[in-house]
Amino acid sequence: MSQNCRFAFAVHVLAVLAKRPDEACSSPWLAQTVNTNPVVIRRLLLDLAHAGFVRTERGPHGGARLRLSPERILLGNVLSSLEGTTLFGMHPRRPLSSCPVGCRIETVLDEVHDRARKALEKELNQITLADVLDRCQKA
Amino acid sequence: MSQNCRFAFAVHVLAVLAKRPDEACSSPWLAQTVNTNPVVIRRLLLDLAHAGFVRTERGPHGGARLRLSPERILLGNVLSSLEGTTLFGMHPRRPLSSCPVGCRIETVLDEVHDRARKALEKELNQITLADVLDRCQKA
DNA sequence: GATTATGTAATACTCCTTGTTACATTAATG
DNA sequence: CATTAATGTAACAAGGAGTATTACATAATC
Repeated sequence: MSQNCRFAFAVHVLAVLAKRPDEACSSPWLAQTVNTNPVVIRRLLLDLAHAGFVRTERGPHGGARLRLSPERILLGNVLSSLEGTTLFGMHPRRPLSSCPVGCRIETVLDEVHDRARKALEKELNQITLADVLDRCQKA
Repeated sequence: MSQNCRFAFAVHVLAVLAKRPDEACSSPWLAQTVNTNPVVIRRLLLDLAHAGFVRTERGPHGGARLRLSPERILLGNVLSSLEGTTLFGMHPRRPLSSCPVGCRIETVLDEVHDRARKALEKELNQITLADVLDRCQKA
């Protein structure tokens, strides 16, 4: 799925929000705990808001809040809410089409990728945000 | 797993080798059908040979041959034989350790990653190289 | 209206991955 | 035994995906 860290950031942000149910967290504040830039957080929150996990508010005292209880947030759904996350890369350059394998391998690999992704999300849906919070406590 | 295309290359190469059981295939030849550089293929074959999927021979008429029948080559095992393939990236910069979540999230995410990876390999092990060849025929 | 936040576009930068060159090593063959 | 053709491997170049940054328009609160 890429050396893409959006999923890690998403789980982190959601966990922090779950710990602060009474106040909206601003993107600059969240960016500090994750150690990244506020804009990166905002782009992430857009995906998470679109999927219904969080709500964002503008203006003073604005920021992001969790919309669902941690028990109802499944990591597989979090993953699928994020754009631009593929499991494995395909041929960067088109394979030789005269090769009986090469001319079909991309299609076959797409099917394999779909299957893998579904299995992955199914497994990650066994883990809730509440589970993540538990694990964070038990240091 | 990275925009890493090693898995795609590996499946392609193994499929080509399966189609030519009687002759060893050289890395320049394989590189052509995959459309990459011979050295990339050789590095890949090292991993595949180490896992016992192929055998390589030096000298004239050398190259790579399949050691196992396509039915016995499971894609999950192929994936795990490749080095440098992670499912998702972690925080590129260390999260704030004073954050109760941040100081533990990396460990928790590692556990999640392990679990995800095992589930993925299990699913991919339902697919054999013979299945891939079948799908390539049915154009 | 001033302040503080998000939304978003455009751009810069970094690092991973792939690709390439080069050469030592090994094996077959005439 | 020299020649040829292949792998093994190191070192380096190039490319691109992804992250970070800057800037500014928009919105909401006081």
